[in-house]
Amino acid sequence: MSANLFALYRTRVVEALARIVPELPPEVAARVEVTPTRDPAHGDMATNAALLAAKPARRRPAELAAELAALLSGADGIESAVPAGPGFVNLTLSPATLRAVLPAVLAAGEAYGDSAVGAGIAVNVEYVSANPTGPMHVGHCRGAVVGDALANLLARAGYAVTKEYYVNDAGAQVAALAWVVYWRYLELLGTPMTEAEFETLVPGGALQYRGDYLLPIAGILHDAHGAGLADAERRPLPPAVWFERVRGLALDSLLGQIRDDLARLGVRHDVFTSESAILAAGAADAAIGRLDQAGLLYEGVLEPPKGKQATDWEARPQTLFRATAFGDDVDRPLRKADGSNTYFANDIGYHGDKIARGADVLIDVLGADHGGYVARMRAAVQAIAPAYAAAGTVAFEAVLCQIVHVIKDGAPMRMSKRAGTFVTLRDLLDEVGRDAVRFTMLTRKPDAQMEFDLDLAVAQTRDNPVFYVQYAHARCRSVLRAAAAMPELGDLSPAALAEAPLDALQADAELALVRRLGHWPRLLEGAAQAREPHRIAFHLNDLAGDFHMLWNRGRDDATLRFLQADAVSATRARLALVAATAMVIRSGLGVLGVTPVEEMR
RNA sequence: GCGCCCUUAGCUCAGUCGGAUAGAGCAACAGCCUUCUAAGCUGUGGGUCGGUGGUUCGAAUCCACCAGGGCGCGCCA
Repeated sequence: MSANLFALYRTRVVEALARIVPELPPEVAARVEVTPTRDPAHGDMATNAALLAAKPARRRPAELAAELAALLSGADGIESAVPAGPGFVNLTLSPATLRAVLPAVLAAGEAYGDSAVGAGIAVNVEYVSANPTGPMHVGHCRGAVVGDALANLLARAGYAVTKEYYVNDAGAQVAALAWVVYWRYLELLGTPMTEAEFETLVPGGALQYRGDYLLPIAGILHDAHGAGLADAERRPLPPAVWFERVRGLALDSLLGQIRDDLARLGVRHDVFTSESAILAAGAADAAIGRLDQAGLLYEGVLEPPKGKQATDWEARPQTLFRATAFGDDVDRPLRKADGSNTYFANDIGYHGDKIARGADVLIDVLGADHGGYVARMRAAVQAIAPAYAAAGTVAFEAVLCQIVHVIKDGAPMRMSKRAGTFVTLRDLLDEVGRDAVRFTMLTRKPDAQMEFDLDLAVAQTRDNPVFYVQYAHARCRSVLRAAAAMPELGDLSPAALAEAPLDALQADAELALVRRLGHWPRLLEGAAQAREPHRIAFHLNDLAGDFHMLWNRGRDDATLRFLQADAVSATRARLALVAATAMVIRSGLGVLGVTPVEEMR
């Protein structure tokens, strides 16, 4: 039997519908849904089959629903099927069918609910990709958590997932970084030069990245080279002497910090791809060549941008990619005024590289400030896919993560990189811990702005979902530990509990929990297909709610308590329920990257 | 000016490729501690789903326009 009850009964419904309406078009059959009911009074599941079939069959929905219900009433495991509302058919499963969810969970363990919808599809999820010019802050953190959970989720749905980090180590920002670090180094040596004087040497004429976090790097530079990177008067040497060393050391150091931050956050990428390595391998030029061969490049002049001060605007011909042929608003430049590649050109090369490595689907998890970038990248991926992919097409998807506002003591914390008051990821982790950061970041759709309430994230109360879900798991484990100390209950291994008779599970609160466990496979698959890991977080919150409710019922009604020494069979049935609940919570927390704690003390 | 995202209860947010009476927590109000953990529980009240039209058997969901908030708009990454 399929572990996914909804998928199973969907096929039954479609078969039954095909007998009533043999000429049903396949595209209509494909839209048939069997969904959990919102109202328990409507049974366990409902289908819209009759509503969909009514039009092509030229029949009244209610009439079809009645026939469908009659046909399904005899079906295996269905206790009743009744037409309802405008043409739904509500299905109520037999208690035995419902309870059979428990042995299914116990047998599969944390793999319960895993799906094969993604089988044979390689997905590359690129996330974080913070520039190695400073420490990670909360803005990066959301993308890190969302990308990581999304990648985990897709893996559970059968996709072959690569978690990737793109290291932007080739651009002007990294050059600027090297100049600042070098200046800090000179300062450390006690250079007689003034900062203003030094800045006249800097390309662009000004130092960037003034944060204190660069001071230790200057220190490392000093440890490694002593005064050897300056002249005898502690004044700068030509860049040819020091630039590559300083740049390399700064990059290593900052990337090391980022990796360390990510490790603390529990994020681990499979692949770190270096932009400079990609460029050195000629990926960008190769991609540009492919676009040229395909006739998608031309020399042209763009309109000046609207709504922005166009004071320094100068119309000039440049190499443009015909992005408008693939749905973008304007064609996009690939070369700067000095003839070097734009970032976009390099990024096309990088995406080509990901495709060449075998990805069928590219997912970029980006900050909201990259929203304007999506259309052109999608256009570029479509344009180069025929040259890079065996199948000739590659899907490009972007998940945009909106701004996170950190709230403390009820007031938003101002964040400014320039003023050095932004909240670093490390500060956030120190303040609230990994689990709270990860779970909280996933309790909101990524494409909506979110407020991160520091006080709530650490609160040990009902309204903190992290706590609430972890507490439910801890309670389950606590019950199982207590049961293990009762020898009269016999073998309590999952395999043994999977064989336990379950007839004793009769109470509404018990069956509600069983139902919720039965929803898990459908939810996991749907969340993966929609690329929405936050659904997992909400489902776990609901599941925890069902469990806590049952637990609390035991307070008023002693017959509902899990452990009863004088009712061994009923206790074993309830332990099957508790063990299955713990497994699903653990499984879901695994997707989110949150620890399933054993106890809350 | 143009493009993308968002707008659901006093607050923070869900809402399943359109489905039945739009849900949860907090806050408010009324109760509940000798308990397998009160770090909690039970119940009550609370909605013009930003607005106006449209498509549909059916719209919070799709489309158009409008309002408000966010992000972006060649030679940054």
